This record gives sequence, structure tokens and C-alpha cells, in this order.
Amino acid sequence: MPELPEVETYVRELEPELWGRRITGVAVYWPRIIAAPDAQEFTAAIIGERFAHFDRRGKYMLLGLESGRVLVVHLRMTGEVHVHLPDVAHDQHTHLLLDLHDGRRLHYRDPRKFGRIWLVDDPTPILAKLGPEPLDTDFSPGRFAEQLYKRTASIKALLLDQRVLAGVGNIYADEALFRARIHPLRPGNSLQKAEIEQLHAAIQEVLQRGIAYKGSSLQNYIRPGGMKGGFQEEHLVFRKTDEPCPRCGQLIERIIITQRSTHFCARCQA
DNA sequence: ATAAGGCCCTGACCGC
DNA sequence: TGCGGTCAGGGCCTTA
Repeated sequence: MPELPEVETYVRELEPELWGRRITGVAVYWPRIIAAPDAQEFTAAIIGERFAHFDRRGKYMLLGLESGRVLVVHLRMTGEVHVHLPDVAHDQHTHLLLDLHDGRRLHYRDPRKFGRIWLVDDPTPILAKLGPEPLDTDFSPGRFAEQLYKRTASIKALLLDQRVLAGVGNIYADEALFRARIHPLRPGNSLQKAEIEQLHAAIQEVLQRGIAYKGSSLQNYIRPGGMKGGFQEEHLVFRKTDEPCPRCGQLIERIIITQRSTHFCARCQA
């Protein structure tokens, strides 16, 4: 599942493949993948555009075009973007093809069809609800504390809420809570100042290391070139139910919090 | 306002 | 081997 480190990897690895390339043709096979405008208008508007700027906000990829418009891509669970030579056939899960002037093609592939793509003049309204970027300098423990102290929901649920923090998903939430030694069911308003500081540091650590390893490849995530990420080898609790805790040896437990699997050590995380 | 649950989707997996 | 049931979950929507 692409979270902040996986989306960051996508943006970094797509830039050298796409920068400066002009879009010469479009094929949309699953129109619902285009969130806005409608597929016909999307096609007319994007032909002739050239990729010019690459950025990320939370789990959104921002592929800026020469005109100033932005192709916003959210991979959700199983979205993939690849740039292939023209002789590479697309499969039944490919929902969008963009022909590039160098002869190659951008393939948007997404078996679950949860991902969405927008072509907009200004991405601000799409991004308006998002909380702070966890790796930006303005995301301080103090600012994090302001988001948590009045909330009764569990800290796990709050970490998954993109209005609290942009970019953390199920993997990095569990890994950060384990490293900070905080139980995932603790209410947000029960966390002490020192615990918030530990969690803040743990979030930044797992996201930075996730980027360094080019993301976590479990069942789905594959990088633009077809390679896997490596951070799954560094996971300490995620999908390790009934395996020994790497810190104390007690078996890792799995519970459900807001419909999401949650993995933790009941001895280490109080 | 927050919190919780349903929904979209399909491949993988399980038990019979 | 085939088949029905269950699970995975990000973000949006509805309900309380």
C-alpha cells in the first residue's frame, strides 16, 4: 500500500523518466479512474502537455505540466505507474495510457481500481484538508500535541487521519507506535508530552528510513521501474502476528482499529 | 464538531 | 479441481 515513502519514491523515480516528455495521445479504459474532469475533457486537455515539475503532498503525487496545470495522482491501495517502450502490451488492469513523444508510454495500472487521477489548474482544493507534512520543519512536537490533546479517538486512528498528519498509513503507523512504545488504543488526549515527542521522532524516523529503502513492498507495491522497495525487511511488527517481539520476545498481537489491522507488542507498548 | 461503520474493488487464500 | 466465503484497506460518504 503506497504511503508517504512509497509515493516519494514514485515521484523521485518518475521524474527522470517523464521530465520534458510531451503527451501525444491518451487512452482511458476505466473512466472512473479519472476523478476530474470527465474522461473526454481530460483527454482533450492533456494532449500536447509536457511534464515539467514533480512534487508530493501526503500520499498525492503532483505531476506539474508546462501550462501550469497539475496531474494529481493518488495510488490508494494498488495503483502503479510505469513508463514502458511501445512494444510492451498493457494488461487488463491498465486503466490509462499516455503516449509520450519519445515513443514510450505511461501506463496507469490498478487491479483494485481504488486510485484516482485529477487534471486541475490548481491542486489546492484537493489538498486543503490535509494536515502537516511529517518531514517538514514546521511539523514540531508542539504542533503535533495541539492536534492530539483534545482528541479521544485512539492514537492509531488519529495517525491514519490525513487531517491530523498527511502521508502516514497502516504500515508506518504501526511501526512508529512500536518504536515509540505507545499502545495503539491509547486515546490521543492521554499521551504525555514525552510520549508525543517520542512518537514524533519515531514517525520521522520510519518515514525517512522508508524513503531511504525506497518503500515497503509487501503484496502489491512495485516501484516505477518494476523493482521492489526494501523497507519491509526492517519492519518490526507490521504483519508479524504471533512472531516474537524483537525487543522482548513476547508474541506480537493483532487487533482491529477502525477497520484496519493493527500489530503491536502488548508488553513493550503501554 | 468528532467518531464509527459501510462502501468501492479484485486477487489471494482457506476449507471443503 | 472447483467453488463459495473471507480478507486486505485509503478515502469518501452517511449516520449518530
